[in-house]
Amino acid sequence: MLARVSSPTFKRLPRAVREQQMLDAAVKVFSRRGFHAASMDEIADDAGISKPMVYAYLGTKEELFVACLHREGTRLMEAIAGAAAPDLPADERLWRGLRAFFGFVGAYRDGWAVLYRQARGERPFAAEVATMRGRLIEVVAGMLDHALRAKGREVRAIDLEVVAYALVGASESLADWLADHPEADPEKTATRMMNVAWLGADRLLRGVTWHPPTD
Amino acid sequence: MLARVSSPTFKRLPRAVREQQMLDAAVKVFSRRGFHAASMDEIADDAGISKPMVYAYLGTKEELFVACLHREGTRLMEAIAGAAAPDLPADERLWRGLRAFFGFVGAYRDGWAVLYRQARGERPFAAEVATMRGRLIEVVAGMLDHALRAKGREVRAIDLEVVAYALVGASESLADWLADHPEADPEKTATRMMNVAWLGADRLLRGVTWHPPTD
DNA sequence: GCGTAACCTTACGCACGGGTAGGTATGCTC
DNA sequence: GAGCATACCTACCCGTGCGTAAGGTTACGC
Repeated sequence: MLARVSSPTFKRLPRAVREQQMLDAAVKVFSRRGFHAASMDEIADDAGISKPMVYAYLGTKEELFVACLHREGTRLMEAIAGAAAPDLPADERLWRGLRAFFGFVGAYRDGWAVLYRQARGERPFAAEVATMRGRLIEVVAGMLDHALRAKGREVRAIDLEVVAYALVGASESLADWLADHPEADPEKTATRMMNVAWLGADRLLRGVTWHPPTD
Repeated sequence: MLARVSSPTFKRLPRAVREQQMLDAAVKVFSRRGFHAASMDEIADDAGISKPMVYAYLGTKEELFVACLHREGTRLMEAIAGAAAPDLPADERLWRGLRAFFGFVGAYRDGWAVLYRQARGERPFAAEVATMRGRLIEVVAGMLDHALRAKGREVRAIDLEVVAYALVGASESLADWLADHPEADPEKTATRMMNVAWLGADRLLRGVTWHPPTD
C-alpha cells in the first residue's frame, strides 16, 4: 500500500526454509549485538521477513535463542564426535577431536562467539551450555581414563574430571583467541593446543606428579 | 508521612562509606540476577538507600557495573601480584600465583561468578575484562619466557602467548568448577592445576614437542 | 537558633522493544 | 474456479525499568 510498489523478489517459501533463514539471521544478529541488545525487529528484518512470522515459527526471543544454541551446539558436537572415532588410540582421538573443534570455531566464528561466549553468562541459558560442556568433559575424561587403563594405571575419578576441565577450558580459551585473530590458522592452533594438552597429560599418565612445597 | 514512623537506625553516612555499601549491594545483586535482570531499584534497596543516591554517586547502570568490575578485578590482580613476587623462581611464582587465584575465587565466589563469567559475554564490558585478562596472560607469558631463558632455550613469542592463553583458560575453567562446588578446597584445586600446568609447560621447556601425524 | 549545604526521598517521564490482533495475498486441492 | 489452508503483513498495545525533577530532612558553622 505505501511503498512496496510491487513485490519483485517476494517468494512464499515453505516453513522449513524460512525457519533456517530466520535462524541464520538470528545467529548473525545475536552475535553482533548480544542477546539483549538484539531486537526481534532487526532479526526479522535481516531474515527478510516480518516480526510476527518469527513468533509464529520460532516462538519468543528466549526460545529463539535456545533454538540457535541448539542448532550450533549440535553441529559442533557432531563435528567433534564424527572426527574422534572411539576405536582409535587416545592421542589420535584427542588430536582429531581438537582439529575438528578448532576447525569448527574457525569456520563459524559468529556461531561460536554468540552461542557460546554469550550464553555462558546469560542467566537462563547457562544451564543449557553447561549441559553440552558437561558432555564434552565426560568424553575427554573418558579418553584419559581409557588411555590410563591401557597403560595399567588407575587414577581417581575426580582427578580425571579436573584434568578434563582444565583441557576443555584451555581449548575454549584458545578458541576465543582464534575467534579474535581472523588471520590465524585453525590447524596450527589445534597443534599448539595438542602440545600443551597431550604432553601434560602424558606426563600425568606416567605417574609423574607435582607436590606443593612445604612453606 | 506514610509509613516510616520514625527513622530508627537511619544514619547519614559520608560518601566513601555509602559508595562501598552500594558496590557491595551491586555485586550481590548483579551476581544473583545477572546484569540485565538486575534492577537499579533492587540494588538501591539492598544497599539500604534510594535510587537517586546511586545515580548521584556511581552514575548509570553501566558505569556502576564497570565500577564493580574494577573493584573486584583490582582486588584479584593485587592478590595475585602480591603472592607471586618477581624475584622467585618461575615454578614457585606459578604456584603462588595459582594459590592466590584460587584462594580469591574460593573466598569471593559471588564476585568471581558475576563480575567475570557475566562480563565476558556482555557486549559493553567484554573489552574491560579482556584488558585485565590480557595483563594476566602477559604476566604468565613473561614467567614462561623467564624460565626458558634461564635454561638457555628460546621460543617464539607467539608460542609463548598461546601457551599462556591455554594456562589461563584452564585456570578459569577450574575456577568455574570451584565456584560450582562449594565444598571443594581451593588449595587442592590449585595443586591440581599446578600439576596440569607445570608438568606440561616443563616438558615444553625441555624442547619436547608433539607433531601432527601425516594422514 | 538560623542558614546552608550535603544527604536523601517520593514520584514521575518516557523510550524502547517484546509480543499480538486482525486483516490480506497466494498457492493447492478437487 | 470455489474453497481452504497457510504464508505473510501493518499497526498497535503495554509492561518494564532507566534516569530525573523537585522537594524534605539532618548536621554543622556561626
